[in-house]
Amino acid sequence: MVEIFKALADENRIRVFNILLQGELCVCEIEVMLDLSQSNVSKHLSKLKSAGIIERQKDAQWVHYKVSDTFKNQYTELINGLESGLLLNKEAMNDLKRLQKYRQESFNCQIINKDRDFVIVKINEVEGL
Amino acid sequence: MVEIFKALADENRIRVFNILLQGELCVCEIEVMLDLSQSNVSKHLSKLKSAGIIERQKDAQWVHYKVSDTFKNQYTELINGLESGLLLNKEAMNDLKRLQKYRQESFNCQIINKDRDFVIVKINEVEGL
DNA sequence: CTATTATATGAGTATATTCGAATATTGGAA
DNA sequence: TTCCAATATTCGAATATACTCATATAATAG
Repeated sequence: MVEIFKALADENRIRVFNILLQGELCVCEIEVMLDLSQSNVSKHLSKLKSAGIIERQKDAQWVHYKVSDTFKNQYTELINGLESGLLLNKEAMNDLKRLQKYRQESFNCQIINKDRDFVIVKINEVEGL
Repeated sequence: MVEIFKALADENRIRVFNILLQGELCVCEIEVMLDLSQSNVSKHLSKLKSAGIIERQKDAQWVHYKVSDTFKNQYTELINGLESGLLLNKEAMNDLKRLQKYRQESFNCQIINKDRDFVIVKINEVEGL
């Protein structure tokens, strides 16, 4: 219980969790979406994973993370409460806008690798960013 | 949002919150119930209050704290999720047993002052403690 | 008034946390 | 094999946190 709160007691980890609630993402996608360094993202993911909040899934050289099913089942209400709270959080909402744009443009890890800056510019081309 | 998780990212503050979910308590009662020092309890209460989780209410020389109504209304689901998680936490449940015993014995702040040790012994006379 | 009780706060210490930079590891591609 | 891309980990600095002890404040009692 305390472990969960500790894991979520960080602005950046809440942001990671927030976008992972929308579905699975790979590490490089999270980096781009939240504008955080690789090692920083990796460490936050590691903490969320240790708390049992997210799951790791390897896919070739990439690693995908998603909210753990066990966690979802065990803490449904907590997650609902968190989600409705995040609706009021401007930064969290901006992250979701970037994610939405990212999906719309059909970006993926390969494109991030080839033209990271382009992806970053594109996903920031949203109202209010 | 992060403020709330930071406020609850501590074993002792979760314990305080847990017993306050059962109703209003004064600082000296919390000290006795959780076996924590006065200044320690006071500081934890201060953090919970800063996060908007609990409310302070003066009553003569005593100060009572309770879960804030605003917080209850705004984070109902989160609180429900937290509560059901705490049901699995042995220490949290023991704290509730002590609180129950405290109520059964009709203890209060005056009695704590007159015979603190007696109160502590009594509320620990519970199955499994 | 002074003494006492209840709570809050400040100083100091020990520990934990976050982050960037550099390095290590893992897995594909050439 | 060697090179490169993706991710993880280690180290060190800066900052934050929890705790104890001592002291300050507030309110009541005598």
